[in-house]
Amino acid sequence: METDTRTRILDAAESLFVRHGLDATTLRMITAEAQANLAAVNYHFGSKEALIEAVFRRRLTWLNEQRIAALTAFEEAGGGAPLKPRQIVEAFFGVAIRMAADRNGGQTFMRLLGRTYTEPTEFVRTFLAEEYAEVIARFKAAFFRALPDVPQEEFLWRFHFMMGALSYAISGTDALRMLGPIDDSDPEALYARLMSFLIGGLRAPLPDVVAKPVAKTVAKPARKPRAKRAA
Amino acid sequence: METDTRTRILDAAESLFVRHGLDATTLRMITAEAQANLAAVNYHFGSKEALIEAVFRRRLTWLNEQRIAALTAFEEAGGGAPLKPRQIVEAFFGVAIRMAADRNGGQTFMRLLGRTYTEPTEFVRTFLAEEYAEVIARFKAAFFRALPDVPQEEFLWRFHFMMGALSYAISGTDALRMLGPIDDSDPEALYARLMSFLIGGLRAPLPDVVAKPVAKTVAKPARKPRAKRAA
DNA sequence: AAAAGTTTCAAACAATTGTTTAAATGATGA
DNA sequence: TCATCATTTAAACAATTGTTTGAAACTTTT
Repeated sequence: METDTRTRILDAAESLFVRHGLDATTLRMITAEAQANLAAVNYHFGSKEALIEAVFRRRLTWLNEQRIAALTAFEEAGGGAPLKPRQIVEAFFGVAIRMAADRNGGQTFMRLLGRTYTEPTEFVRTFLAEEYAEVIARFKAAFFRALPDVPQEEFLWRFHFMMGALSYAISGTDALRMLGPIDDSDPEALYARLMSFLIGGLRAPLPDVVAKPVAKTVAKPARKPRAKRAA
Repeated sequence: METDTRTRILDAAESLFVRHGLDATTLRMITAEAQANLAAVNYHFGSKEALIEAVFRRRLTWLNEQRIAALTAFEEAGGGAPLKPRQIVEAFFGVAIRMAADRNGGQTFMRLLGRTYTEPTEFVRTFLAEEYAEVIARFKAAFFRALPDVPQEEFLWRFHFMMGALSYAISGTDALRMLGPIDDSDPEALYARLMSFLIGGLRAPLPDVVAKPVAKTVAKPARKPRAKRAA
C-alpha cells in the first residue's frame, strides 16, 4: 500500500510476466495491477524492455552472488582442496531451489527465470549471458578442478541438462500437473528430490559416443491431410 | 517444387515460432515467408490460434504414436514381462531425440515443442495436455509395472525432471552456448549423452524424504546388493 | 464452353500496442 | 512564503495487430 510506485510496478510485472509471458503482458495490465498510471512505466524505467531488464536484475544479481558465496564457503572450508561434485551442485542449484522456496517474491521470480532461459528474444538472451558470465566462469573452474578426467564438453552438456531439470522443477509445474495429481508444496522434498536426481545424472557413466542407438527407425514428419474447413 | 500453400504456411509458421516465439510471430511474417497472401492464414485455418494448433498437431500426433509403438514393441519382445526402466526411457525420450535429429522439419519442431512445454498460454497448455493424455497413461502404466516399489509421486517427479533435461537438450542450445563453445551438431552423441544422464538420474538413490518411511523401496536386489537404487 | 466451386488478392477494418506530451499535483528546500 | 524539483495524470500519438471483405483469378465439374 505504502510501497514505492517503482517497486509496485516491478512486483506487478514480475507476477504478470510469469503468468502470461513477456510479450503477452501489456503495460496496461502492469500499471493496472500496480495501481499506477500507464505512463509511470516509461517515466520510471524508460521503456518496456528496460522494465524487463530491471525485473530480472533486481533478483538475479543477488542470486548469483549467493551462488558464488556458497561456492567460496565450500572452498574455504576445504582448505584449498578440490571440492566434491556434490558440493558444487549444491552451491549452484541448491541456492536456486532455496530461492524458489521463498514465498515472498523469490518463488515468482524463479519461475519466471526458468521459463526465460529458452526465451527466443534476442535481448533477453544477451542480457542473461552477461549477467551469468562471472558465475559460470567460477563454477566451470571449480568443476574442472573437481573432476579433471571428465572431458570439458561432457561436463558442459551435463550441466546444461541439469539446468533443464532445474527449470522444470521450478517453473514447469503446469506441465507436471499434466502427468497426474502431484503435490509441489513442499520445498524441502523438492530440494531432496532434485538433488538426488542431479547427482545421479552427473555421476552417470560417461556415454560411449561411438555406440549407436538401439532402434533404427528414421524420424519422418507426418503429413496428415486434414478436412477442408468451411469458410 | 510446388508445395501446397497450406503446407508452406505450416512450415513458415513452425520455423518462425521457434525463432521468435508464438506471440511475437505475426501473420504478416508468416505469409511473407510462405509467399502467400495475408488472408491465406484465415482462409485455410480460420485463425492464428487454429494455425498454432495445426502446427503442433501435424507432428505431435505422429511423435506420440511412435512412442507408443516403440513401447509396444518392447513389451511384445519381452513376452508380457515387465520392461526394464531403460527400455521405457528409450521408448519415450529416444524417439524424441531421434525426431530432433531429423533435419527435415523434425528438428525445428522439436525445438519448438521443447520451448512450449512451459508456455504460459492457456490454450496451448490445455491442447498439449489433451494431445499427451494417451501416451502418458501408457507410460505411467509401464513404469509402475516395471518398478512397483517406487512411489508413484517419486517417479512422476523424475519423469518431469527428465522432460526438463530433454527440453534443454533439444531446444536450449542457445542457453548452452552461454556456457562456452560447444558442438551440438552430432545427434548420435547427443543421444548417448542424454540417455546416460537420464538413466543416471532415474536410478539415483531415493531421497531421504521418500526413502525413509518405506524400508525396502529397492525394487530388485538381484545383481548388485550395494547401494539403494530407485531402479 | 458454361457453370460451379476454390483459392488468391489488395484493401480496409476495429482493436490494441508502446510511447509521448503537456498540464496538474505533490514534495522539498531556501 | 515562494520557487524548484519530482511525480502523477488524462489524452493523444503513430504503428502494428488479427481479421474481414468482395471482387478477381484459377480449377473442376457439368
